[in-house]
This record gives sequence, structure tokens and C-alpha cells, in this order.
Amino acid sequence: MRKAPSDFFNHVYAIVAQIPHGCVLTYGQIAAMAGNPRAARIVGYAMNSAPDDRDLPCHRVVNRIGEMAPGLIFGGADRQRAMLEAEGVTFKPDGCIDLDKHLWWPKK
DNA sequence: ATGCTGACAGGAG
DNA sequence: ACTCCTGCCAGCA
Repeated sequence: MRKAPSDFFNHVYAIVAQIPHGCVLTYGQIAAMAGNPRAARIVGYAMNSAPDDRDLPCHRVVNRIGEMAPGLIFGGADRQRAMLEAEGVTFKPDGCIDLDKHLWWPKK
């Protein structure tokens, strides 16, 4: 039984892995779901350490403004943008994701 | 064991 | 309105 690195990390992975297509989540949002609204940074760290075993759609995880990392992601922010658009996510001329439309809320 | 860093968020100036 | 700084939590050296 896969020993979890941490309940927190495990929780984050579970949440991210359940994000539906065409939707995105913010680190703070995920952190709050995991139980630590203050651990937004940890969520990002978890993504960095994110094992591909989990098939983590880290490209659906963005910061509060809907912008992705400078390019530390799986292949490039530009790559992520194309990926999200392919799922139905729209971007603002600013280059940020339209959180107002695609911000996933698990029960609201 | 301690300190530093880090895919963020939020408050203050 | 925008920008800068601090705070928080967990992993890693």
C-alpha cells in the first residue's frame, strides 16, 4: 500500500487528480481542501515532487491569478496553455486563465 | 536537530 | 489601482 509521503501531500494529489477537464484550481484552494489554507506553497511543492504515477494534471493547477509557473512545469508554460485550451479552458489576453469561468469548486 | 528554500496568498503602504 | 513585504507549512541539505 503505497506509503504516503505525507497525508497532506497525499490529499493534494487526490484533489488534483480529481479535477475535471475544462476546470482549474488554485494552490490556495487546494491547500484549503487538503486542510491547510496556509499551505498553498506546499501544494506547489507537492506538484514539483508530483509523481507521474498519479497522473497529476498539474497543468490544471495555477496560482490565484490564473497564471502558471515561469516555466518550471512539465515542458513549459506555453505547453500548458495549449493543453488547457484543448480541454476547453479559455485564456485572457493577459495570458492568464479565466478563473471566473473555469475555477472548479467541488460542491459549490 | 537547525536552517533555508519554495509551482503561493494575503495585507499594508 | 498597483507593488512590496511578510507569513505559513513541509521537504530537503
